Amino acid sequence: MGPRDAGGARRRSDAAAGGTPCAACDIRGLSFCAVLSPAELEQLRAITSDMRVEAHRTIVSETDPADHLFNVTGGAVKLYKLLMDGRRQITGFLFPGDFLGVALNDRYVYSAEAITPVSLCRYERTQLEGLLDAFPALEKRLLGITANDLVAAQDQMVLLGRKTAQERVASFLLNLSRRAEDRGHGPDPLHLPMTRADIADYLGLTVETVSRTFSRLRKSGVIVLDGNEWVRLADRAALEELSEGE
Amino acid sequence: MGPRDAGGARRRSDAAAGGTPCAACDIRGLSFCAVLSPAELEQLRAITSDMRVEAHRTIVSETDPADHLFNVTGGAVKLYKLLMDGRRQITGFLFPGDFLGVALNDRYVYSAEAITPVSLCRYERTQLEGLLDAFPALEKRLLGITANDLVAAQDQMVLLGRKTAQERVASFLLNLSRRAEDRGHGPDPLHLPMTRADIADYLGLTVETVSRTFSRLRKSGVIVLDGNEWVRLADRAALEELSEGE
DNA sequence: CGGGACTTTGAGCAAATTCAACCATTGTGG
DNA sequence: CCACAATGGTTGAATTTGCTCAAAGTCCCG
Repeated sequence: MGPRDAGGARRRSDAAAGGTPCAACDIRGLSFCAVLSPAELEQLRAITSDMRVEAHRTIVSETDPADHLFNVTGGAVKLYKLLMDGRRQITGFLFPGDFLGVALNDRYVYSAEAITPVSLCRYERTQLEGLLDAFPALEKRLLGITANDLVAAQDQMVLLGRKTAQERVASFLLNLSRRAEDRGHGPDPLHLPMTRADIADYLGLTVETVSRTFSRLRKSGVIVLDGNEWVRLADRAALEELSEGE
Repeated sequence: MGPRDAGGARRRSDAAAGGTPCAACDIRGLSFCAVLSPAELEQLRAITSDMRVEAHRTIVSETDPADHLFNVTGGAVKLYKLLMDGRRQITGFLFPGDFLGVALNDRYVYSAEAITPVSLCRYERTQLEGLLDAFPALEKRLLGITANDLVAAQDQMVLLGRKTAQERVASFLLNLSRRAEDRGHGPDPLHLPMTRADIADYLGLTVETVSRTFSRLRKSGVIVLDGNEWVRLADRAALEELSEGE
C-alpha cells in the first residue's frame, strides 16, 4: 500500500487559494523547515503537496518503496512494526511538527497509521533530497532531528528493557505531557488520542496491564481520568518518582 | 569522567612514524570517513588523534560534555544507560568502523566502555563540525549512519517489547554474525567479547535467563559453544526461525 | 436508544526473575 | 608449582510480575 491509498494529495502551488501557506503554519517552529529563510521556504513549498488522511488509514507501509517523505501538520500518527505472527511494537507516536519517512535501502522501515484525522505536507523523496543539497541548513536540521529520534529510541530501549509496568506508564504520561507542552498545550488535561491497545504495544505490555496500571494510578490519586482520552496529571512529582528518572 | 581518564591520545600528525595512516586503515570502508577523497582525508587526519583504551575503561560518560567524537578502529565497545537504582540497559555494541558520540545539548546521552582493548580515532567536536560544513558528503554520510542507528534501535525496540527470551538470543546471535561478516570475518566461529551479563543487559533479560537460553540452544544443537567467548551457529536456519524474523 | 468498539476487572497461569548454590577459568602470591 | 581467591558462568527451586482467558462494564456515535 502506498500513500495514495490514504487520501488525496494536491500540489501546494495549485491550492494557493485554499491551502495553508507556510507563513501561517503554527507548528513551523517545531518542524524541519524551521531553519529555512522565506525565500528558501518558497522553494520548499513549490515541491510540497497538502495531504489529509482519515483516522485509521495507513499512511505508509513497512517495506513499501519510500517515494515520499512527510511532515505532520495536524493530528496524531502511530508508527509500528509487526512480527510475522502478528505481534506488534509501536515505535513512536507523531504529532504536529514531527517528520515521517525514515527509510533504509529506499524502503520504509515501519508502517504509519493515522490515529486521528491527520494533515501532512508531502514531498517526493528525490525532490526533497535535491533541496537538501541546495540548503545545507536543512540537511543539518534533518541530522539533528534524526539524532533526536535516536536518543528517544534509546530512552525507549531503557523503558522496554528495564522498567516495570508502572514505571513505563508513568514515563509515557510524562513524555506525552512534555511533548504537549512543546506544542503550546497546557499540560493540565493531557490528550491521549491512542487506544489502550496502542499504548500497550508502545510500552511492551498487554492492554490489561495498561488498564490495571491506569486504575492503580487513579486510585492512588496520581492521575485523574476524564473519559478514556483525557488524563490530568494530578501529582506530577509522584509520577516523576514512579518513572525512575531515565 | 572524560576520555582523558581512559588512556592517552596523541595527535595523528605527531605520530606519523608510528601511527596507522588512513590509507592503511582496513576498516575505512565501513567508517564515516569512507566518503572522503584522499585530499579530504588528509584534512580529517590533521584533526585526528589516535587513542588506545584498555579493556573495562570508560571512554565517555553519560551527561559529560560531548567534547570529542570517535571512530572505533579496533576492539569492542558497549554503550549503556543506567537507571537511578543501578538497573542498566545496554543500548548497543560497537565494533571497528562504528561511530561513537551521539549527543544532545552538547552532552553524551550514554556511557561507553571498552569491552576489549580498544583503539579509536578521536576528533574535537568543534573541529569535526567545521569539517562537516566544508565537506557536505561527510555530513550526508553522518546522516546516513544516524538513520541506520535509528533503524537498528527500532528493531531493538521490537525485540525488547515483543520477543521471548529465546527469540531475543537468536536475533542477537544472528545480528552479531551479520556484523562480523560485514567486517570480513567468516561467520563460522562467532566471537562474543562481551560477558553474559552484558548480553542480558542488552536483551532486557537476566544473566540466568541468558545462560539457560544458551544452554537450551546448545542442547538442541542449534549452536555449539567453544568456551565462553566463541559460538558456532551450527543451524542458522533454525536460528532464523527462532528469531521470528523481524 | 442501541450496538459495536474499547476498557476494566477477575482468576488462573506461565515466562522470566530472584535467590542460592555450585562449577570453571584465570591470575596471583606463598 | 600449587593453593586459592576472584570473576564469570551454569543450574535448581521458589517466587513474582505480567500474561491469558473470560466476563462485565463504558463510552461514543449514529
